[in-house]
Amino acid sequence: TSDLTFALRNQIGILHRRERNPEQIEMEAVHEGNGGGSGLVVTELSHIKELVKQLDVHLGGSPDLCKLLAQQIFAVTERSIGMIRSGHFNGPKRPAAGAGLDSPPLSPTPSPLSGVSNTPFKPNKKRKTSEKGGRQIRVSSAAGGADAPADDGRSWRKYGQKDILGAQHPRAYYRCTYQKTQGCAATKQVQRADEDPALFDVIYHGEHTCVHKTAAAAVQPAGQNPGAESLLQSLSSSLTVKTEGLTAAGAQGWSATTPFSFSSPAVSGMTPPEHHPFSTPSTPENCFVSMPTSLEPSPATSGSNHMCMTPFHAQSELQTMVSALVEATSMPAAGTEEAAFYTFQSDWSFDDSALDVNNFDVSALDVNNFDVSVFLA
DNA sequence: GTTATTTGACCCAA
DNA sequence: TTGGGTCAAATAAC
Repeated sequence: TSDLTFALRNQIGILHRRERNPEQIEMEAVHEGNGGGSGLVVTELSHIKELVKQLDVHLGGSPDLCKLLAQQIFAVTERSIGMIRSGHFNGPKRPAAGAGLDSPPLSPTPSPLSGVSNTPFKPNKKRKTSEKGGRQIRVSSAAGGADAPADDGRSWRKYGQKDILGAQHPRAYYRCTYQKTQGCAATKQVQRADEDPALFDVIYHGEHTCVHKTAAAAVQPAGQNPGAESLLQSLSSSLTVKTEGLTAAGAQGWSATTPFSFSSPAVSGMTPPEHHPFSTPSTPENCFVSMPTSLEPSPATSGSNHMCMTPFHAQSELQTMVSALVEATSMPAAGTEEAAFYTFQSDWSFDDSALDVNNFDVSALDVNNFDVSVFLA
């Protein structure tokens, strides 16, 4: 087993070096002008690296877990190769420059179960118009098994549904309820993920110009960063919001210096346990991730929906949230004077080489009301 | 009666 | 010609 461990560690080193291969970066730059982003490939590579890290941690531990990790690495690698071969870089649009995000994006749209899925990458045959300007995020269902994603704080009216070639689930088309009365041009497309029916890919087009806002939307300070608004509203369905311990002037922000991991199997009942942003490592079995449905600053434990997730599922879910948050906050914010920079230092998502990416400006947000929390049962 | 959803038809870029 | 996106009449829900 020591030989095997040594061999695996060697492979890990190779994978790490490959990920930093300048040729790869150059190739992505070549494709940058075609499709608007190489983020997806970087995302997949980051995903691979993360899986390798986990494999590294668990070497010598559970053989089953190592096997699972190896399978996930294989699947993600295959998909990345497929992307490169097809020249398809249909990742979400890179955030605008100027917010310290010039380095590769971190998981703009990671597929939470991408590691679980063995589905090879398929080139997207969508027409060009549908690729322009869309901001894609992946969200969980409102409740486990629900047939729609969690409420994003906006009022939508469904105007169509289509079966999409190669997709297991139809795509639903929504427009803002106030399109006719106020000329609001915001639309969104919702499609259940093939890999996991509990997840939905949501693509937002256009910005809300309507004035009807729910309490969730009202948390966003008026006049600030409207471009990020809809994304933040989408995040509102997945982020726990709390007010204690955060101040706009404080430079401490919140940082997770311990590796992200999950505690032992879920206990009976759905009551959220003690609030703890990050847990100590333990058995990666079932866990619960809080899924509050509102951005209202309320105690984190009230009114939260919970859904059962696998550790990898939950981890990717959080990566999606954070990356969307980063993208949202990187958009130019008008009228903001105080810039507060917070640093994410979570080993599960980023590493030192991507530190620049992890310093993001949250001045556009109500920093008193944002936090990402994980409830473990 | 009003509003939202469903669904087949249509449009049009690829 | 194909297939994604939208329209609009029919239907359902409130």
